[in-house]
Amino acid sequence: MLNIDYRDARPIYEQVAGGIEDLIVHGAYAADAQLPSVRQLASELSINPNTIQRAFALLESKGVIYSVKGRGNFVSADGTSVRERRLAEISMQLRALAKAARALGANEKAIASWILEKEEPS
Amino acid sequence: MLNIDYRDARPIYEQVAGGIEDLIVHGAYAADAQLPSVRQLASELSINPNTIQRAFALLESKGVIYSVKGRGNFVSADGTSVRERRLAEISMQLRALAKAARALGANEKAIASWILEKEEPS
DNA sequence: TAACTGTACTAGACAACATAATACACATAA
DNA sequence: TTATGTGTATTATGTTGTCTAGTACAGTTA
Repeated sequence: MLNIDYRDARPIYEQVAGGIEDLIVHGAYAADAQLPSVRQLASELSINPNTIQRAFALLESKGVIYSVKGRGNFVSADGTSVRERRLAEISMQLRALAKAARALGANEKAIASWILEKEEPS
Repeated sequence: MLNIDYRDARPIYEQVAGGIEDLIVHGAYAADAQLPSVRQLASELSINPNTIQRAFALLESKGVIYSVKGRGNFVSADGTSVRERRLAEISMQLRALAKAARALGANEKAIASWILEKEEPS
């Protein structure tokens, strides 16, 4: 539910944008659903409206949302494709990390076991 | 060979520290081997000595190197363990990414295929 | 001694980030 | 129309991190 971590090195507007993208990706907002307004989000998170605005602008530039002046911000119809883009990014990062591990002499089976391991019950 | 990328978002001192750590991890410097001096590195990379000094201070704080006033900077005896630490970090990141992929509904086999894929010949 | 090391300190420039305060344009419901 | 809630733009200010510059001091070694 949109946590802001002030110890996080990432700027607030990136955290907000990432958090909203997460919500969209995981289905909390359907396509064309209206997002909270700039001022409302700013109030809820105790953040300056300009910072929220910047987060929305970032999401719009990525095609995740679209803005209508006087009405609000809405999830883009292509919002669904965000999932595919996310997975593509993750895939690239996984490949890069696996490559680095191999460069350090890691065993191929060990690498596989790392990601196939079951999650600890929390 | 210690490339500095000014388009990289990471600060220079981090890039320098990371580059030196890479060299150590991949065996370019043995334990207790002497590293280039602050001024020499600064001159070679056309970077302010203070910035190099900061990189060395970072590496020393991580235990990767140790400094001797008047003599120079040397690879820590534990320098070998840097490899293990690196692999541990990579393992953690791999797990986190795999978890994110699963949260997005990615197929377990697909995830495995991503990292086991052969590298493209460059 | 001379020349090399690491280290410390101050000062300044610069950019990114965030806040604050306004102001304007548009949409919608009363 | 009016009032209210939207997005958007602008200017100013303060903080912080990064980097450069210059200087100085302490230790090592040939």
